[in-house]
Amino acid sequence: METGQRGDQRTAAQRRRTELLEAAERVVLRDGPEASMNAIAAEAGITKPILYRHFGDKSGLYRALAKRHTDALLATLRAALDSPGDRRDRVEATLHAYLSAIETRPQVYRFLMHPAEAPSDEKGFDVGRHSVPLLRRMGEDLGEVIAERLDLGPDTRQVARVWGHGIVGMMYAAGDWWLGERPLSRDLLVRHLADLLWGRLAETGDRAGSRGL
Amino acid sequence: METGQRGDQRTAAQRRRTELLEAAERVVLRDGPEASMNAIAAEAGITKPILYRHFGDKSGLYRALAKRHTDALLATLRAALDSPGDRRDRVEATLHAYLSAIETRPQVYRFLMHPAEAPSDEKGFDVGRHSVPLLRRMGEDLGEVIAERLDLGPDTRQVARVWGHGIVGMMYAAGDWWLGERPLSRDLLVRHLADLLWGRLAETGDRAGSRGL
DNA sequence: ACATGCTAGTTACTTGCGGTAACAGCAGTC
DNA sequence: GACTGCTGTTACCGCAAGTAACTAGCATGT
Repeated sequence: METGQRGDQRTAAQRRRTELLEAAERVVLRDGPEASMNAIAAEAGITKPILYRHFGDKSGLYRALAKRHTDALLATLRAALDSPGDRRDRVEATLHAYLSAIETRPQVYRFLMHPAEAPSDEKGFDVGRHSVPLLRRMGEDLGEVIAERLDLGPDTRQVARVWGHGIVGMMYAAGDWWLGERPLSRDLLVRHLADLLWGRLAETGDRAGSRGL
Repeated sequence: METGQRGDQRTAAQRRRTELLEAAERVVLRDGPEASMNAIAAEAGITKPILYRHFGDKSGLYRALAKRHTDALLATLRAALDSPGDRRDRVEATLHAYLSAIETRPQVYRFLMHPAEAPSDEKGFDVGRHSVPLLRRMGEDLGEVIAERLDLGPDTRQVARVWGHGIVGMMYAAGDWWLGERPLSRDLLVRHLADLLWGRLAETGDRAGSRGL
């Protein structure tokens, strides 16, 4: 909000900024996150120093880029969390929303989560570190929702935060694995995860002859 | 033949390799994962090309470095999974083992998981991409254990893998958040996570006046 | 009209890193 | 002694991040 008012002037720099972000996005989605600042600048039809004026450094650019998608994804999840039905329905809807998001735009997902690893390039290695912000924000958000809606005793807030981060992590790791191998349908994955959350781990009996989990 | 001398000759390269790895570890733990190959070589008392002869490229070195710790951590977790007591005890023991590991050696943990983010340097940015291997391996391992010990119906193996990755992700994200903020004791964290796994989410009633989770 | 200042843009550079040639000494081995 | 193989070196390439210094337009205040 430190933008000087000035009406139309105000948006001039802002608009340019989003133009640059869109160009950057195009390049990142095409070349992967190891895209050079030069390449991004070229795509935007300008040269490096301007990028630096707008975003400070590469990290700043990437953060700005990540923020857009993070915000969008969080909004989607929030909506799913408010969907109709009983609790289990809502949980499944949220899982579906997340998995569907990463499934339909894996490029974006890879950028947000582990920005290295080019598709056809096996030796992928490089830059990044945006996953933490996204994961954290999702965890905190979910924690808040849980704290709002559930009564978990005296330290509800604390428990809710733990659960928020835990559930998000579950969703994240399972989703990441699933996206890589696709060994089952999304429906099934959602059902199994919801089962896990619904305490089926505790209820299931030991396998005959095993020491028991 | 000369395989005598306890295979000194045979292990000569191997020993050198581990020496280099130890030097690399020292540097990485001191300077963070953005340590340069030059710095690592200097610490080992040699120069770059030798590192490249041994590890191919930087990614190779880091993989080798990561593998040692990953193997160690996995062994620890396996042991915890075999600890005495009932299932809940074992689950809690495993969570404790993991959290204790990341708590006592956060530097190593940061390197394995998100190799950027220098301690005092907020704008941290750089290299890495080892988290996936560790997370995946933990998930697969846990999935195997679950499949061995639980009977989850016709497609036990699939469900077990989903759960393995899910639980590991839960542990990971909650642990990562906890390590950063430390808002509660490890004991409590473990209990809350175990509660979550034990289906308390499903059992808990809605908060009065809320739409319900 | 003129200097002034602001903003978007440029070229050309420095620094530092990953990675590689090419070469040097020094085992042992036929 | 010549051959091979290992460990080590110096000196370089290419490339990407980031910066300094300058230029062109375009509004102003007096």
